[in-house]
Amino acid sequence: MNTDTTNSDGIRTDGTDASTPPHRYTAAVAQDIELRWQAWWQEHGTFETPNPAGPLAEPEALEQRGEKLFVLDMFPYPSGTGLHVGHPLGFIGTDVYSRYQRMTGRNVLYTMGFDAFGLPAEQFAVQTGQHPAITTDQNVANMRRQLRRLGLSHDPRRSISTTDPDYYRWTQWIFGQIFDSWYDAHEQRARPIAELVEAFESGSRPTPDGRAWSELTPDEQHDAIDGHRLAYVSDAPVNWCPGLGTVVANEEVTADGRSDRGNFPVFTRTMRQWMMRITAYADRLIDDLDLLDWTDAIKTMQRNWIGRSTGANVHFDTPAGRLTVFTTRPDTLFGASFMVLAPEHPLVDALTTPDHASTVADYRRTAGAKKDVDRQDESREKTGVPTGSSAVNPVTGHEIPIWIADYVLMGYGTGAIMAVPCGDQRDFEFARRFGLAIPAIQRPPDSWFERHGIEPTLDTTAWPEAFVGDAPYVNSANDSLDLTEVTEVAEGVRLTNEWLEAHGNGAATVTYKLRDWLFSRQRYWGEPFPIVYDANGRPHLLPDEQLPVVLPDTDSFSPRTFDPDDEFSNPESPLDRLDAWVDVELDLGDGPTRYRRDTNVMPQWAGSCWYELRYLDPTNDEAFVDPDVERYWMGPRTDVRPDHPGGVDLYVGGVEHAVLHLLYARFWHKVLYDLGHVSSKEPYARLFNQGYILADAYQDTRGIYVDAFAVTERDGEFFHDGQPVTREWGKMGKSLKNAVSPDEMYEQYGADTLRLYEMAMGPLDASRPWEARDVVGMYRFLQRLWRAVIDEHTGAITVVDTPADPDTRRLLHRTIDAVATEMAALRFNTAIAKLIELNNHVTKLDATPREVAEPMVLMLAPLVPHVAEELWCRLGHTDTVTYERFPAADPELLVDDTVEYPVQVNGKVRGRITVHADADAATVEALALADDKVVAAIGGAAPKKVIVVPGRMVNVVV
RNA sequence: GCGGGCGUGGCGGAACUGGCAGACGCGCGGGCCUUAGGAGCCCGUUCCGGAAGGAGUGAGGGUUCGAGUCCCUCCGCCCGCACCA
Repeated sequence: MNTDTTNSDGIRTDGTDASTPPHRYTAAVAQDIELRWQAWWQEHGTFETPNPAGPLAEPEALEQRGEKLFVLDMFPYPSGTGLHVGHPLGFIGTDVYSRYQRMTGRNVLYTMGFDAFGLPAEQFAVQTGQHPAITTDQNVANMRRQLRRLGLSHDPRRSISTTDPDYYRWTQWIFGQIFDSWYDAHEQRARPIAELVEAFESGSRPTPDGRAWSELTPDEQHDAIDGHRLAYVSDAPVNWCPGLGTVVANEEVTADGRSDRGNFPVFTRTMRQWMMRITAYADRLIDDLDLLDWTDAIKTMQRNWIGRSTGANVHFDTPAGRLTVFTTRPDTLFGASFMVLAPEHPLVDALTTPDHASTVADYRRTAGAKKDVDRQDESREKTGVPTGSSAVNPVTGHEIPIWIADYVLMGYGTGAIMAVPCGDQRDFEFARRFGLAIPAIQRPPDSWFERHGIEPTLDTTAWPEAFVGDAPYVNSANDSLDLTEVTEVAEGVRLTNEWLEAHGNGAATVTYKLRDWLFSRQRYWGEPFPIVYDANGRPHLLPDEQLPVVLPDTDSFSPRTFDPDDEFSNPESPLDRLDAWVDVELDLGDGPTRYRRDTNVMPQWAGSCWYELRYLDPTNDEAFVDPDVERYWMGPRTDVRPDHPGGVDLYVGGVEHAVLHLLYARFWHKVLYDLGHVSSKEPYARLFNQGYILADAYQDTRGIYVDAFAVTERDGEFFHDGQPVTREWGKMGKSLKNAVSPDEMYEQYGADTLRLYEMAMGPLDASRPWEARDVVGMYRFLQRLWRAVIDEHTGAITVVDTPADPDTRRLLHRTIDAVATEMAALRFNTAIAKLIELNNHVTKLDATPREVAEPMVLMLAPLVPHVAEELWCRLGHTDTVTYERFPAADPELLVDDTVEYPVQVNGKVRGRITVHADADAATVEALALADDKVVAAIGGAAPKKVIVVPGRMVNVVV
């Protein structure tokens, strides 16, 4: 390691010079301390955490630790460019928290592994010809080194990588568990496929076509089972991305119809792909959010993504047969004056009359050519054409025309709607545009008319918009259903639903926006599926003893990519080309048979769906996790809350995973729970979203980012290379050319200063700008701390064994009290402020009493572990601070003998009085009214009222 | 448009259930130490004012003895969703 802190001009870069005292806390000293302690921790296995069972079981060690605590960072991707100072913000936060909790006696599980499959390594491999496994191993090694240099207190034995066959063996095993399960809608849980077969055999569950199970051919049985699996192959509309050469999940498509990686166009195509039946869990994924300690923002995003709507399916008779629509407002059925189908709806052809055939065909062609991007231009007017057919409104018996229009989406509900123009703004606009009838079925309240400046009327030609809300129904009665007396939507819905069910015209139902999860990718660098296909193309799961299916070696890693706009290209997976690997002869119970391997790989999300479970028991080769180990670390904490779901105690990461990773991981966890493999219902009991570190980024006139560190400012304008550039605010990163490397910080200040700065600059959940010049404040603080304990000239310890004076002692205990509270609440910025105050006070003393120095070092240990270890050691201790008890405040010292009360007159502070702490309100009031300044402010008037807030203040009202 | 969040010094940010606004850090000003200061230390620093004093938490209104904090209206910024029937 290079410890020379001079640059090529011989100028020191660490702020020291020849006159710097030899034992000052400088960057060089910090580096020496940090590297020494990092080596010591590793040598002594300081952060190794005992398990109750399995390969890492250490019952005696466990006995000595207190309650368990599982602290987790979101799984990082080992990027080839290494870390910048923005990355470790959350990592430092979890490290400080973990270290603090260890000092309160908790048995803390804290480690970090790597989500190492994925596109960047593969793309790098394609460019360089180097195998992604090599690149990935290098990147992982580099990142481990960088994390160690930060002083993170990870248990190194538990660090895993998704690309390790010993890991993905279990990813494949879990896939097999999901494949081998079906969702019992009645019991609301996943069950093994074997139990489905039993139910079919016994007849307790009817087969798809009603015949006896024994009458079905083996192929028919196979198909019946496959149709129920939680992981299934399906010909379904998927998002095909020619630019990436693969299909992607709905969650990976941005609002403007492009891939979130690479920003290529995405086309909807029907293809044969693996799907995960996440929709079966839609209700539980929504309902169990209530059990989680997550922010409302994230919960709301998940609820919106799942998009549960309750309403009814309603059947309409048409010339092409029954047409079913979904509506959230069945109560408005009397107002349905036309119907609209999505242009892609399968009944469109059958419903189109010859005289409308050409306009319908034209419209469908235009709508089809329009990508989702164009379809959602906000201001655009509604378009559509009539099919020429009509349907019968089941409550009115009226014939209503059927249109097609692209404001109705095939992907939601049934792809068809009943249009109620008086009660739905979109239908209202459409009806107005095309002159369709708008019958009124509710009488809006007078206030509604008043707001729109019109007289109350049921003549909707006078209405400026649709009315949505509770109001009495009108024109809403037939022989068997009458809503006339009803005034609330909920009641109208209830009565209509009853009627629909009684008359066979529909039923109450629930619809979700959530679609099943597209799970296959035509890529190389991912987990192979543990699946082979027989001669009939039916999938078979490989038995556990054949796992892992190791990713075959090749030097051709690239999927075939296409012109990003070539919608009609077809995916070609890299594994397809490996004939020798693809064709296998196996005995899966029916004698040796030839099979074809599945040539897809799993999406990157697969490995991160269960990694926290592997941290618990990373070396177990009998099970993905020992059940006792899982129960210990993640079991429900019913002692904390009766409905506690279990899971990780604290999960820290960015908001960008709000719907992707967090939804997928919850789904997998629930499947494992249903199958009895884990005791926790949810993977992450508490989620904390850390902010980002932002930095100025600069673009030149071409919109290209320029090196942010070469930009100069003149009169509020910014220049790069003499050319004007514009400043913007962005996340720190390589692409914005504004990344600051932690190595620069180590060289100038050391890792402890960097840690302290990142924690002090603001609350952990807030994004904040990186200000390189501010870092020095925390460096100075550590220098003052050092100087309070050690003589800068001799290196000798200067603490004295004489007792602290009462003021200092009181301040110490107040600080202990505050710091403990703030650390437990993840408010490290305010904890640091309190510690600086204490240290600033100590600095002014003639000598630092050991009585203060030791607790101060202990309190700082979670934040700046290296300098704390060093000082702790120099103070005469022989073991690590890691498991020392965090100081406890003496409650007696938290209360002062006397209290200073500000005295307000009419709400303004006019004087101050000092009163004995146990003085009663009358005494305080008397003293306040006697104060000279207060007397002057009152000016002789008689006080109307005197408010005394005990321990706080006095307010005199005149 | 809908949903969520946020507006406090020159800057990052403090302020527990309504109770002394601006903790702590940066920067800035002054001083010390120095051949030197881009190191370190000490003092000061919301604004106006010489001071006494006054004003002040995006704007306006309200509740209260008392509002950064609670309520209403508006303005601005950020995030998510986006014709979801």
